[in-house]
Amino acid sequence: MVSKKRLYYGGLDGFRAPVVPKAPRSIRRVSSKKSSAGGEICPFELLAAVAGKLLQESESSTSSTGQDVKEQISVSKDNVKQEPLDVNLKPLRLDYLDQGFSAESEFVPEPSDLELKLEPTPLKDLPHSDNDSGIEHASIVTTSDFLKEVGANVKVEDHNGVNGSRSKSEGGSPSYGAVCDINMESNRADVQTEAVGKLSDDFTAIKTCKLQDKIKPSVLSKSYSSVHLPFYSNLVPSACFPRHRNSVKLGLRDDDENSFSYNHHSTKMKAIRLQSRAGYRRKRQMMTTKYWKSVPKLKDYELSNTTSIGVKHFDDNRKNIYKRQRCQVEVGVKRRKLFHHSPKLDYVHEVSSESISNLPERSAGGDRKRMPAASHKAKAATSSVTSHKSSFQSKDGHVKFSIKSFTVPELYIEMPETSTVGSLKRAVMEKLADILGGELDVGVLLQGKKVRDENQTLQQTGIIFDSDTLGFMLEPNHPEGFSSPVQKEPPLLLPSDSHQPLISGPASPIIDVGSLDDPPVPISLDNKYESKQESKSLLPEALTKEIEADNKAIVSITPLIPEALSAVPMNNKLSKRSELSQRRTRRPFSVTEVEALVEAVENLGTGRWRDVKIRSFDDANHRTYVDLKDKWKTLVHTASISPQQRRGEPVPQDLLDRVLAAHSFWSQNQSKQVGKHQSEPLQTVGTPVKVCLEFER
DNA sequence: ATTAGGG
DNA sequence: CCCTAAT
Repeated sequence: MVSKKRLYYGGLDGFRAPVVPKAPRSIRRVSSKKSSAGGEICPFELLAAVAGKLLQESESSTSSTGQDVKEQISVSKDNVKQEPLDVNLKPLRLDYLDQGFSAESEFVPEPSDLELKLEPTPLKDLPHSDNDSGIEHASIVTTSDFLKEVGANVKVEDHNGVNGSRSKSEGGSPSYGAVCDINMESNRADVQTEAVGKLSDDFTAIKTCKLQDKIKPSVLSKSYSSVHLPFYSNLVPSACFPRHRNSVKLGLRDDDENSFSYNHHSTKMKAIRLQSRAGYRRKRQMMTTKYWKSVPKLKDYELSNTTSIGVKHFDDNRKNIYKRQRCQVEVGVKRRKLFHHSPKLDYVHEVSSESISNLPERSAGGDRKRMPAASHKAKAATSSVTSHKSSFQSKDGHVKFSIKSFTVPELYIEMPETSTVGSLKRAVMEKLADILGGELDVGVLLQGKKVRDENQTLQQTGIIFDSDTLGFMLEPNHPEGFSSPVQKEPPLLLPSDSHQPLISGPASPIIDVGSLDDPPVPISLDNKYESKQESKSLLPEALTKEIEADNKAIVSITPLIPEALSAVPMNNKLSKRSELSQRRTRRPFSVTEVEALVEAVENLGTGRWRDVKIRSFDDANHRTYVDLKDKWKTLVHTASISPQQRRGEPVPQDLLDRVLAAHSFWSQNQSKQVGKHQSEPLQTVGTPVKVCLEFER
C-alpha cells in the first residue's frame, strides 16, 4: 500500500499511459470478454447424480425406510468412480426452464447421459383455495402426488426415521401451511441427500433443502426455453467425491471470477463447457432488466397476457410473476405471510435444492494469491436446485420435474480464527449474494443454534470447521430493514452428529423460487475447479495466520427465494417496490478498491468508466462501470467534505487527495473529448521521482 | 452497451 | 445504489 502511493507519486510510473486506449467498441468488447472464456459448468450434474442415484436405488428397493435406502445406496467409496452415476435416469428429465439460462447461454451442454426434463402438464389437479387451509391442502396434495409418482419409479419415501432429528427442528414451526409442505418435501430431499451421501465418503457434508416454489402454469413453463442439463455420469462421481482429499477439490466459483482452475485428478472428467461469468452476468442483467423495466412499464397485465397465455390463475398476480426474479430473498418472509393471508393459492410448487458441502483438505493453491493466510477454511460446494414440478402426473410412471434454478456455488472461505462471526457471515453472504443475485442474510449456525454474538471471533465461538456443526442459514433480507420473521424459525442446520458427517440435514426449505425468470445462476460444479477467493475486502489484513488445519465446513445454503408468483393479489403497493427490484447488496468499496479506482481514473479519466472497469475491476463483476462512476462521484464528494462528515470505512487522505487531483485534472482537461482517443493521463508531480515496483494483486 | 446525471 | 435519458 505504502509503496503503492509512492508508485503513484513516482511520476514515471504513477500515471501510466492509458493502457486501454479508447478503441472501437467492438474491439474493446472483445478484450473485455476474453476473460470470461472459461465459462462455467452447469451444476446440474449434481442434482442429476443425486436423482439418478436415488432412482436407481429406489427402484431396486421397495422399502420406504431410510434405513433401507441407506443400505442400498451405500456405495463403497472406492468404487465411486467405478460406479458411474450414469444411473439409469432416462426416465428423469429435468428441464431447466430458465430462459436466460438456455436462451443466450453459451452454455453448450455436451451430450448428456441424463436429462431431467420437465413435462409441463396442466395443473388440473392443483387445488386452489382462498385461505390458508386451502394452501396447505394444496401443498399436501402436491406432495402426495409427487410421492405417489415417485413411488412408482423411485420409491422415494418420507424417511422420518432417517431425518427425524431434522424434521423435528423443522416441525417446530409449522405455523404456516407452507411450512408443513416444506417439511414433507424436506424429507424427501433428505432421502436424496442420503443417497448422495452414501455415494461417497468423501462427501463431507451434504445438505439438501427444498426450495419452495410455486408451480407455474404450464404455459408459463413452456414459455421458458428449456435447457438441457447435461449430466456427465462420470463427472459427478469424480467431481463430487474426491477420493483423495489433497488431490481433488470440489469447487465452484461463486464469485464473479471467470477462471476456473482444474485439478487434473479426474481424467475421466469430460471437458465441460463452462459458462462464462460474463455470460451469466449478461443473462442476469438481461433478466433483471426485463423484469425491472418491463414490469413497471407494463400496464394492465399486458405482460402477463402476452407471456402467460392461457394462464388463468394469474389474474391477480400476473405481475408478480415477473417480480420474483430478483426478490428472491426479500419476498421470503412476505411471501409466507401472503401464503397465510393470501386468498388464492394458485400453484403448488415443489422445489428441491440440494446443497452439498465438500470439505477440501486444503485450500486450493490458486486461491493463495488472493487470500491471505487464513486459519479457517470453509469450502462448501453448495448446490441448490430449485425444481418445480408443474405436474407430478406421469403417464409412464416417471418422475418429471423441472429445475428452476440451480446454484452450486462453492463457497470457499478462509477466515482467521480471530475473525468474527460477523465477518464470516458477511463473507458467506457476499458469496451468496453474488451467486443468487439477491440480498441474502446469512445466519451462522453452530450446532444448530444460531450464533448470536457476531462480534465473537470464530475461535471464541468455537467454530472450528472440523466440527461438522457449522452451518449457515439463509434468511430473507428485507431491504426495508425490518427484521425478518424467518429468522425466528427454527434454524435448519447441519446434523451435528458426528456419526454421519457426510450427510447433513435438510436445509431450511423455505425457499421460493421464481419460476420464469429466476436468473439461472449458472454455477458450475467441477471438482477440478479451484475457487478463488475474493474476500480480500472482507478480510483485509486480518488473514495472517496460516493454519493448514483440515477444516471441514458444512455450509448449508438455504436460499430463500420468494416467489412472487404466489398469490399476491393484495395491494401491490405495499410490496411493490420490494418485489420488483431487490436492491443489490451493498458492497462498500474497500480501500483497495478505491485505490484501484483512483489509479484507473488518474490514467483513464472520468469519462471512460467502462475502461476503468476493465482495467481495474474486470474481475469484480459486482462492480459495474456505473458503480465505479458512482463511486467516483462519492469519492469526489467525500474528498471535499470534512473528514468528520465522512462515513464508513475511512479512505486514506492521500487517496482522497488523488481523487481531487484527478478530478480537477480530468474535469478541466477536456482533452478526452478533443482527442477522444487517449488523453494524457494525469501527471502527478508532487513527489520525488521514485518508482517502486510493486505488484498488487 | 455506455455515458452522464439526477435521485 | 437506482433510474433514466441520450448516445
